This record gives sequence, C-alpha cells and structure tokens, in this order.
Amino acid sequence: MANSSATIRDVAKLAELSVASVSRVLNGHGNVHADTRKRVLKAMDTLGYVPNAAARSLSTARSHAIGIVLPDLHGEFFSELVRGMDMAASDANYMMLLSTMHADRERAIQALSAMRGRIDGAIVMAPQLSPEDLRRALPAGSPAVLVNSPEEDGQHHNLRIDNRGGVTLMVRHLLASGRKRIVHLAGVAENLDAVERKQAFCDTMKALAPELPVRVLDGDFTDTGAELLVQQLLASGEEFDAIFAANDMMALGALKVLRTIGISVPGQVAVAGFDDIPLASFLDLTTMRIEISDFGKRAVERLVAELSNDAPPATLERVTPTLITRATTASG
Amino acid sequence: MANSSATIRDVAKLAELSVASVSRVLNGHGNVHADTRKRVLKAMDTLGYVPNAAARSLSTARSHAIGIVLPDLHGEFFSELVRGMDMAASDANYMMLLSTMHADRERAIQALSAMRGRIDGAIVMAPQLSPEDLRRALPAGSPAVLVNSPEEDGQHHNLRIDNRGGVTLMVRHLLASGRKRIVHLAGVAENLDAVERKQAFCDTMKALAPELPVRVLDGDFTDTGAELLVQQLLASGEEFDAIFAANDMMALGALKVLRTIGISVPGQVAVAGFDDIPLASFLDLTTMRIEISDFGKRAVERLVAELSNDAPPATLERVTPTLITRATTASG
DNA sequence: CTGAAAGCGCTTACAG
DNA sequence: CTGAAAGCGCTTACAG
Repeated sequence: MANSSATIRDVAKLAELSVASVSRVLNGHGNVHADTRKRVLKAMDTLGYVPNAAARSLSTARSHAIGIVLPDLHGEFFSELVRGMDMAASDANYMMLLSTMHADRERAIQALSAMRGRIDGAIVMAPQLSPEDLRRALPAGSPAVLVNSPEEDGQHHNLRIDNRGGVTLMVRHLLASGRKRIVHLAGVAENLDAVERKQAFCDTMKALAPELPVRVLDGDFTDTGAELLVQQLLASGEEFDAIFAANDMMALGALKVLRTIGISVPGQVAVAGFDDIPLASFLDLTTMRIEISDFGKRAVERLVAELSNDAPPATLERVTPTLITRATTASG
Repeated sequence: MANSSATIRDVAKLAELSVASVSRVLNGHGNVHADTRKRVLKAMDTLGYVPNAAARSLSTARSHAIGIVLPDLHGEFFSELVRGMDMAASDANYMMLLSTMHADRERAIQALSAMRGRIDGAIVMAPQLSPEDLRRALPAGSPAVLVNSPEEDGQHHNLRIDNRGGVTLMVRHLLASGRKRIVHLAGVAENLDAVERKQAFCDTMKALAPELPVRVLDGDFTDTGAELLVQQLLASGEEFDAIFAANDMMALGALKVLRTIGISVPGQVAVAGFDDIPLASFLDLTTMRIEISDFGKRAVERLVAELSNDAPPATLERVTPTLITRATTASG
C-alpha cells in the first residue's frame, strides 16, 4: 500500500531478463551485453523504477548515509555546522540522518541506536556522552568522529576548536595595541570551550606579560549577563582598557554598556569577542572567527575517509580560529 | 565487517527461543509469556543487541523516517525551519533525512529518489520543482507536504507564508501612525514571496488609502542593494515618510543610510521590514514576524498526520505572520 | 554474458 | 503462547 512502486522483479519481467542482470546494470557492472543494458534501462524508465535503499542496505551492509547527532539546532552555529556537513556529505554522495539530543544523554544514546542499519558511520557532538556511553550507543566497529568531545577515548577522531591558539592570538593583538589592563569575560563554567578560553587567557597573560594584572569575570555567554558584569566593573572603579569576552554575545553586551555610559570604544576601552557571529561584522566587533561550516565539512570528510579505510589514525584535531580585527580594537 | 553486531538470530540462540519470539518482545506484542520476555530482554542486554533498521524497514515497508529536501541551509531561516521540523519529528518518533538541492532541479529529484526505501514521506521545499517533477521524484503514493511551492498540484498539502495578510497588517499600522508617503522596497523578482508582498502592497494601498501615492522600488533582498535604492530615492528629492522593505536586511540597509544622512527615524521616516531576523530585535526594527520554527513544525505535523491516514484533505495553507512594533515606527 | 539460488535481518500470518 | 517458514527487495558468488 504505502509502496506500490515497481521493484527490480518488475523491471526484470518487463525486460525479459533475470533480476541479476537488472541488478548488474543498476550497479554499473561491466559484464553486461550492450543490448541487455539497453533493455533494462528502457524497462526501468517506463516503470519509473527507483531501487529501494533499505533492501540494498540490507544486502550490502552499506547505507551510504551518515548519522549526525547534535545537542541542539538553535542558532547560527548549528546551521553553519550542518551546512558544512551537507557540503562534504553530498560531495561524497552520502545522505545525512539528523538527530538532536537536547542535552539529554539517554536520548543521544537512543538516537544513535535508532540509526543502526541506516548509517555507515556517525558524527557525534554530544558533550554529555562518556566514552562508555559511546561504546554502548555506537554499533560495534562502526566508525564515528566526535565533535567537541571533552574526553579522548583513543578510538575516535575528535575535532575541537583551538581555544588556546585563538586566545593567544587575541591577547597578543590587544597587547600589541598597547592595552595594559585586559579583563576577560568568561563563559558558562560547564562549557568546555569557556573553560579552555579562560584558562588560556590566564596562561597567556602570565607568559606574555607577567607584569600585568590578570582579571577574569565569570559570565554566562549572554549579552545581558555581560552587561551586568561590566556595570559592576564600572561601579567598582577598577581600571581597565580592554574587554576580551569569551564569545561575541558577551562582547556586544559589554559594548552596549560602554557606549551607553559614554566610554569611547576603542579609544578608552577596546572590546573583542570570540566566534564571529553575523552580528559581529554588522557591529564592527573585533573577534576570533571560527569557520564553522569548515568545521562541519572537516568532520564529514574525516568520517568519509574512515569509511573508505583511508584515514590516518584517530587523534584530537584542533581547528584554529583566525583573528578578525575591526573597529572595536582598531586604534592603538 | 562493517557490521559485526548481534542479530536477532544471536539473541534467539542465546535465549533458546525462536526469532519470532524475540521479534515479538522487540515489538511489544502482547502474546508473550512473562518468562520468555525476561529471557529475551536479558539476552538482548548481554549482547548489546540493537535491531537493524534497514531490515525492519524492508519487512514492514515502514522506515519511521521522513525526508527533508531544502534549497539550501544558509542562514537563520533554514536553521529555524529545521529546528521546528526536528521538534515535531522527534515528538512523533521519526528520524529526519536531510538533503539540500542548491537550486538544482535535477539534484532535488535525485535526492528524493535516493530516499526511496529510507523514508515514509517527505517535506519538500523546492520552488524549482514542477508538479510533474514531483510526480517523477516522489515514490508513487508516498505522502509529501510542500513548503513554499509556487504551484498547486491538488495532490499535496502546501504550506506558505501569508504574505498578503502580513503586508496588510503592516500597511495598516503605518497608515494608522499617520504615514502618507510609504515606499515599498521589493525583493528579488524571481522570489515568490517578494512578488506576493509587492503585489499585496499595491493592492492594500489602493484599497485602504486610494488617495495616497503607491511607490515601489525594486530591490534584491540585500542590505547593500537597499542602501543604493534609498540613496537614489533621497537624491531624487521625492518625498516619503515611511519605508516598508520586503525583508529585514533591506530595512536595515535603509536604516543605515537614513541615519548616516541624519534623517530621524521614526521622526521623519518610519522604517519597517519583514521576517524578524535576530538583527531586527537587536536594532529595534519594526517588522512582521514569521515564526519559522512553527512553520517547520506544522509541516512535519501535517506529514505525520498523513502518514497515520489522519489528515484533512490537502490544501494551500497560509501561515500568517504577526506584527512586531518597535522603535523604527513607534511614534505617530 | 546470463540466470537460479542463497542470503542480508527482520516481521508476520499460519499452525499447533 | 510459541515456532517454522515465507517474504520484504535487493546483491553476489556460483555455474554455465
């Protein structure tokens, strides 16, 4: 009922051949007589035949699809990530099976399980999942690449942002432009990137400018949260000539407060963020750009390489962001 | 090799039962002895058994997955659309197979074909596809809902934005706030929504304020394009007290020019857009909000209803946007 | 170059 | 309540 379409058997019948022959031309095998091929093609055409992927998967143990498990789908980050994945996947002729876990560990495991038989491998961005969870969820021996996974399991390739490299570039830039009192607005403490950025900020300051104070305020990645922090900072009377936020939204919050108060940016205070969201370029914010779609593309390319047994050993791979200098730090 | 996982046969062997019994507990059928169930469950657990979806699809002719074909994945619109679809899909326990067509007609047809056997139905947003193409691409009799399809084929449900309704609300709002000379910045001529908005603008003006001039400038949906248009408009010396752009990006371009020139908004000129992108709220732009995630959600819900043979007849369904009044039109 | 047959991993009448 | 068997639509050795 649901599927009243023609099958390979119908094609064979119409072409007066065996299903084996039909299958051969379907898969482009060489050993087929030109005339046979022609008859098959014609029959397929008149019947509007399209092979059934499930049947094919079952006999080849290959689905030509990859599973994607993401924590969420909210915002530019994920849409760019998926876009990059899509580019690489369609280049390599793979379909994408998408699933979100909404920060729910059990759900991620289920999603992955439900993909068994449908996918040849998976890309998993699920910070909550332990290596043990992954072992449970991933079909045994099925390739997977992790994105932003906190732990290494020695089994899977793991793609992460080079937070240390990015922070170092930005701190260097701020110091080079003469800033002496840089305040770092950190992101939510549970976020791995936030933690790495904060740590990297402290380390880099100590390494590059041991004489300068290292100031960190703990934020939550939101603009409104950052506004409060900056207001408190101003109220405290503490001096500062640069704010380096762990993401752009916080940087924008900071900007808003400074401008409202009448503090000139970058004259009195430089402001910088991290991510390069669309708003950043619109509002001329200096930031670290993560080419997120590249990130997704890399992940799929790596997975595809693994699927072709054509991949170097799994490692932790860091993708370094690039410094985008704009008006909020432009002057010296 | 790729799939060395346990099969139903392994479970049956370990539990010393037939595969039929295993299948029954797997599918929660009632007619199973409690003890049998227990043994099966235990065997599944020790083997880490997960059923193979391809095999299951093949025998049930049901995949519990839906296909999504989108023109692109760029930007907020698509990420929100997919997010809404994901919500509805996971609620209804369906997986999503995602594919983009990049404005390529043949590619969309291929993508849809490649989904045969993997999906129970599809959501297709592919303006380029004719009803005839769809008939070719969609597995015969397989349900599909269209999103933003220009043509009705009488077969499939079609979800579209209520451009006329939205434009009417906005024009009414502008007129109510005393605007007399409203300029409409139209979007790209090939875009169906752009065309509808433009037409609706002209019609609404004629209907609600026949004495007022109807002014339309043809734009391209970009902020930079709109900047040029507004500069030309200013240079022409023509008077106007409101700009209603066919999308937010153009409205923002207009805003930029007006502010640069020193024209007060909304004092001298009101500015309004369409879409309610994140930038709009950030920059306090009056606009028509399309709840895009709802749009995606509706599409999937409709499809799921069709899959359960539980849907009213297919129609053209319009989703009406809501007016979001903000600072750029606030005063009288 | 071609066909008959087994098999991929499930589900589901059909008997019992 | 349970099992043997057929069948879902393909692919792929194996003969010929």
